[in-house]
Amino acid sequence: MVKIMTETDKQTEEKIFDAAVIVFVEKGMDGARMQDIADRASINKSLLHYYYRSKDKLFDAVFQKIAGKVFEKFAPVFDQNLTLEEKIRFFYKEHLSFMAENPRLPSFVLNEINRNPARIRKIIKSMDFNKLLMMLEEQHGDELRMYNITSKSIPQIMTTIVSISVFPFAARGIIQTILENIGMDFDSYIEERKEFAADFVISALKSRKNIKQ
Amino acid sequence: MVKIMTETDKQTEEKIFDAAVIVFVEKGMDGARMQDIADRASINKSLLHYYYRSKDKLFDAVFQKIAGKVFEKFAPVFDQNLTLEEKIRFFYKEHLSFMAENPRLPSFVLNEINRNPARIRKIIKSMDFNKLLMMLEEQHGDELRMYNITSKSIPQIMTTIVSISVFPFAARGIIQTILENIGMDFDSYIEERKEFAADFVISALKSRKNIKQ
DNA sequence: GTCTATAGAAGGATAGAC
DNA sequence: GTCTATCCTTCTATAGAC
Repeated sequence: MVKIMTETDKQTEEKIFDAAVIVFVEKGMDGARMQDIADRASINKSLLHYYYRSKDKLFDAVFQKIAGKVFEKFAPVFDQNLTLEEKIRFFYKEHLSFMAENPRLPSFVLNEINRNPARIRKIIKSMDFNKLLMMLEEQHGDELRMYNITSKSIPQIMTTIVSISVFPFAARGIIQTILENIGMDFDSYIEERKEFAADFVISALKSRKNIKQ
Repeated sequence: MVKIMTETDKQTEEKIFDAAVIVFVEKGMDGARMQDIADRASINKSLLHYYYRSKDKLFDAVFQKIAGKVFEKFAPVFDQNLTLEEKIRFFYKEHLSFMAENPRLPSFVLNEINRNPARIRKIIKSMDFNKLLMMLEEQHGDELRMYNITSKSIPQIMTTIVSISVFPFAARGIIQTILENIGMDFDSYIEERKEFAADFVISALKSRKNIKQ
């Protein structure tokens, strides 16, 4: 049975969804209250159930949307005509900018996944990471050989690259506090990090030529 | 007014505390239930309040203990008579081993801090990070100059080093799933990472000599 | 110190009027 | 489609017996 959407449906459903995003990202699934979401959407609590049936289903809709938004930020890495080095610089610039605009998303997504891995499992299982790895090797085979990067080390390298951009946001509460303690501010730390991270990773890769494997 | 602890006090209080650690780390502050903690400690729910007055106070006790345990793992970096390179290798070996034994702690601590930064703020504020930085510069001044490491870049480098060991655990739910997808397992990934991370960071630092500053 | 019983409030969810 | 009223459950917390 297909539901026909009217204009007001759409408006209300969107208002609810947008409010839910804010509350869930801020408080997490367990800390969020349906009443908070209703208040923020300026509607009655029972309308939430009219549109989404339950808190769990509403959360699921929000989580799928946010997680998708977060993960699709990694896509350009696989479908761009750039050298490995250019891709790394591009990635840190774009990815750190994205997170700076949405600083709570990384922590929200990572935490809800840890709390309930099943929620992400279906998404991940449907993807073929082996194929992505093959694409990478196809696009950058020569560079990988030059840098002495074997397929075995790719997961280590990829997670390392991602660590360096995501961790500051996953640990923002503490890093921000420590930076303030030494008289720095988080925003300029992130701004600096775009270039620092790229330099750091590229240096490491380049000098792998000189290190024992 | 000082409370005198009897033997049974101690036993019960410990049983409660241990149970609370398990439940809070697993479910988080918002998801944890006093009833779960009581059940796991095999005592009555009202005893929780007898010993800790409120859920919030119980959580605070647990959080302080866990956060302390997590942070003190960084201390050896500052008070050991090793070269910078030896310290980096030592750090990854010890720190990754510690987290492998307590894989949920990083995510728990980071997340609860993000949700309520005030909880950690009083701990952090009481520490003097500028002094720690000065100690580092005193111990390793020659090496820092050799690697072209200015005081300005130290926060970037330190957070990068920590990122590489902590992030895999903060993002364990997803990394584990992806690794399984390509036929690897998380434990051996972590085992490999002890050496990989040290090599990676040391390579990057060494080749900073050849890169524009 | 430990238990039973229960207060008191809040949360998710539904029924039913409009 | 939106609201009011209310149900039912769950949760923290306390009172009071032993």
